[in-house]
Amino acid sequence: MHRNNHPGAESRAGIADVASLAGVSQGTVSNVLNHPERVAEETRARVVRAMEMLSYVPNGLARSLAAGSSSTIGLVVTDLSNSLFIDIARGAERAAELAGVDLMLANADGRLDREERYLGLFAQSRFAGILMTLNDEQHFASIAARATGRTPLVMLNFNAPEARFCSASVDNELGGYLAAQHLLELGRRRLVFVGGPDELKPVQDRGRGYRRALREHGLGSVREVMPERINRADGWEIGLALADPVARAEVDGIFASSDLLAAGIVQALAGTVGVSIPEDVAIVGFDNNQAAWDSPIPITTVSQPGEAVGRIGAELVQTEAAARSGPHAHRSVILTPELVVRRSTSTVPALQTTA
Amino acid sequence: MHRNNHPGAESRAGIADVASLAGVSQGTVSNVLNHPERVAEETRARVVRAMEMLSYVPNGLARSLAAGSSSTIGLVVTDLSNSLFIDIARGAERAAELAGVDLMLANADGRLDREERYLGLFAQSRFAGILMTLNDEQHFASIAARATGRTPLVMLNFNAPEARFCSASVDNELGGYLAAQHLLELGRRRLVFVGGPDELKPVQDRGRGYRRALREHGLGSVREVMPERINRADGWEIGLALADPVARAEVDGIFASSDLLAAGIVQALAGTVGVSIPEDVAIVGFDNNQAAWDSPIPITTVSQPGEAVGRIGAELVQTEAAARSGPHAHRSVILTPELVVRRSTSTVPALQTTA
DNA sequence: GCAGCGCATTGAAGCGCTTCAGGTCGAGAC
DNA sequence: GTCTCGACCTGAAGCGCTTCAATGCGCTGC
Repeated sequence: MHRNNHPGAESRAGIADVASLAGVSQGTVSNVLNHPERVAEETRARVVRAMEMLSYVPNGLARSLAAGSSSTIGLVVTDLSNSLFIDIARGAERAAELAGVDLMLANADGRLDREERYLGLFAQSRFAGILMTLNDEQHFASIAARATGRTPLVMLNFNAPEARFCSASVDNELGGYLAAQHLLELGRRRLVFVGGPDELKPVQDRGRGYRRALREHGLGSVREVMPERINRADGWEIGLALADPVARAEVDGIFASSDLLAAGIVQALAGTVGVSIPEDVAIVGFDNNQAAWDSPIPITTVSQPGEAVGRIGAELVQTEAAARSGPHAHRSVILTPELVVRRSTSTVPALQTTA
Repeated sequence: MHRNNHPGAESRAGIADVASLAGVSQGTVSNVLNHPERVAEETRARVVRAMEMLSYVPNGLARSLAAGSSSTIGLVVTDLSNSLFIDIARGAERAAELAGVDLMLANADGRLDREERYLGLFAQSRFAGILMTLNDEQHFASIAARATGRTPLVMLNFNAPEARFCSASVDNELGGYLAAQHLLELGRRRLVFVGGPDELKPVQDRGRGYRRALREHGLGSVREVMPERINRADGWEIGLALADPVARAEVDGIFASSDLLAAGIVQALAGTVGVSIPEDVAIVGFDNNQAAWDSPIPITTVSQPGEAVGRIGAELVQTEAAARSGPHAHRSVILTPELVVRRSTSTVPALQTTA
């Protein structure tokens, strides 16, 4: 490896260049960066001036390598097109900022291989800690298996066993319960639950809560639909399939396990002649996605406190990182979801503000 | 600095541990990682086995430091809650993946100081290159001033001067022209342009294109509104203000310089008694955001090829990075926007698929 | 039987920083 | 005048890798 000497590309200034220009030792320059209080004011000023003259940019790689630690944490997110994850990212970023650490994001875009690849990248980058959103047991198992355990790893949106990981998640069972209770309080009795694939643990939990509410009202869950995926297109198809039962008054309430699903259903149903929402059928979604308040008919939903999940996750990972050299008791924080009533279940909704 | 020896935390395995377990030298282990073809198959297998036994995770910091280069590129995004930027990120990621490099994201969340901070972080991390989305001249100036010029920096969504940077952007002037032309072809003559603050260059360009189309039809731009910001809430207010003129048939077409703006306007207008869209007033937005196809009345818009911007940006930054040791001619690629007709301007829209 | 060759491997010199044991110097204490 | 002490600063030893000149060594060719 030899220095690149092509014209106009004098090699980047290093700490040694700064030191000699300022007439001090490397150690002093380093102290200016890391322990300014140890350096006499006059010397410090001289060094800073030298840095500016050379437009010196410290090499973070060498810094972290030598110091044996970095102050960056990573967040691997399942899919940025779901606004829940953006909320989580925002929360994590704010917490990181308050703590004075940096946060880098990676978007798996719904692909498991990408998730694992980014996890590896973050681990190799020796980040102080890693945050990752998780969706199902199986997925958790595969991630947990490959976790070396050297970099603190905190699970978001998934209630991981405290024996191994910290995690921050939402009480999905309660959310499902709240949704069902709302429909029941509106007098709806002919309900449909639109769930999702078995592997999606949060969705299963929502279903459990829903059924519990039904039982408490002496009802059994009659109709349940389990689509392969839970995005808008699936909702659309389900909506089309439900148009008939709704028109025949066999169905008067729908709980969809995601807002995307609910938005698709609303889109399909609202376009169907003779079906009016919420009169003929009331619909509740889950997540409080953009999709919910942005829908033609704003959708009642169970709000996941995404920002809080992100914030708490970031706090947990930093606590764990700080305890690196000692024992650490993992904590799994479970947050409470909240019902947000909108037009899809109520003809007199609360005044709706945007944002 | 001394090794941490608390129980259960044997220090992480290093290349030396792998080497001695496999009975080879460090150099050979390194070759297994970086130049497998130089190592005899049998040796390679032995080394790989040793790595697995020690669950060895290479230290990326040391790797990049020693190699003098990293294969990660960074993308600083203005605001993830705008789906255009998610498209850009997706495009950049795909291109990066194809090229076998990694992509880390940072979300400035609309704050300039965050953008600069992340830019610095990426530069210190000695990423192979940096992509960043940019919105206005002033902003560009401040970023350009601080650019050290050592790490390739490509501007996205902003047509930067080729003398200094590569960039990938969209022809906003043409987009504005297309929008206006569409309204004019529909026979609308009493048009309103809803622009944005002076600093938003793209928005200014859209206005220029809009006015050019009007001139070509022998019209002058009579009504123009210039809100402070261009989000949904502003659109809502403008919509309320326009309800009256629309009801009095003084306005029959609106071109809003962003979909968020347009969505707000539609929301306000659609709620107004007696105003029907597109009969009374046709509305065109810009960006092809989620907000546009998700609106109560899907909004005709000018589609920005976000994925292409991201993809081309990633390609440009890699080209520039590859040319690090030689001269490099910056390129600024300008992409063509496309009109997407939806219900807000047409009573017989093309079949609308989701996603 | 020996020069010559190419393949597989080694060993040590860095990469740009942080850290820390020591060194220097001036001031205050006696 | 000497001793001590604290405030500053220096110098060199790593951090965990990559790289590359140098070293073996089993072959081929004559």
